[in-house]
Amino acid sequence: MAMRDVVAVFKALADPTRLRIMLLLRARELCVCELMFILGMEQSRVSRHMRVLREACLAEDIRDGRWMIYRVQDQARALLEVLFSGPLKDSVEGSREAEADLKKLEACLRDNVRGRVCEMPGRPEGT
Amino acid sequence: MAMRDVVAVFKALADPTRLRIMLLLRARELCVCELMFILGMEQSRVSRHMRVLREACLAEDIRDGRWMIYRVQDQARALLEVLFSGPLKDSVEGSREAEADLKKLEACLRDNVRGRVCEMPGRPEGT
DNA sequence: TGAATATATCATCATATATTTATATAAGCG
DNA sequence: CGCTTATATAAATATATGATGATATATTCA
Repeated sequence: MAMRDVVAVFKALADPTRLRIMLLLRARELCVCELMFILGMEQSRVSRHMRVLREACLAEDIRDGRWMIYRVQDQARALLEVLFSGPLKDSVEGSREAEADLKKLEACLRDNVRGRVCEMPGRPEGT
Repeated sequence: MAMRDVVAVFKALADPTRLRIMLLLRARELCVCELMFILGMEQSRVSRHMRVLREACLAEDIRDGRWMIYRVQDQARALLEVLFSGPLKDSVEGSREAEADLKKLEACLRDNVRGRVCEMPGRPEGT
């Protein structure tokens, strides 16, 4: 990696939504519709942020039938550990946003959200 | 710190110039004119980046007569260590830019640049 | 006090980024 | 194949950021 790539990594993390996404992915691999559910955001918006994270080599996707499953890239794991569990631990993991998101993640899994897109926010009825 | 502040830190580091500056400040406290000399940039540009770093609580300034000396904020030291000497070490410290900058820093100190602004780039003659 | 030095800030412009709406692609299923 | 679902991408717009040149402020020194 060159310095340019390091800048890209910081750029990718310099956004609250993407920070939340990386915290979630660190806990569990997720598809776009699950992220929509947890973040309460529209599909397009989530998808676009995922591209930034992918291009910064922080996340990667694997297709599982209809779903694109996103997960932390292997090479990025160590970095995320020092970033999120190092000196910034309390500010990141202990933040309101992170705690609420992890709660929502539990609900997401409990409710088996994957494949039940019709009930998600940001979708007009019946789509 | 709240998540918002963490985002501000990443934003501050998501720029090659500011990354270079923080690497330099980690090695030594510097005034604006020294940074101008090392980076080969205009005063206004350096000053503006310093403000971003200051507002992200990464750097702080102390006035020393005519000079504003910038240095790493105490609370930020541990963070910079994991950021620059952790998994990103090779990409950051080993980058072309960082190595050239540190060489230039030596020259800057050897030439006693502080207070000899007339010979610096980005300054019209005789100012 | 006035001139010179060092730095900060402002105004402007150019560029980059984020959000939204609409449309395209790709897989599964009848 | 055609329909539905899941996701990606494009276009348009709004906003943020960065660079530059001009000006303002603060300090030193004569």
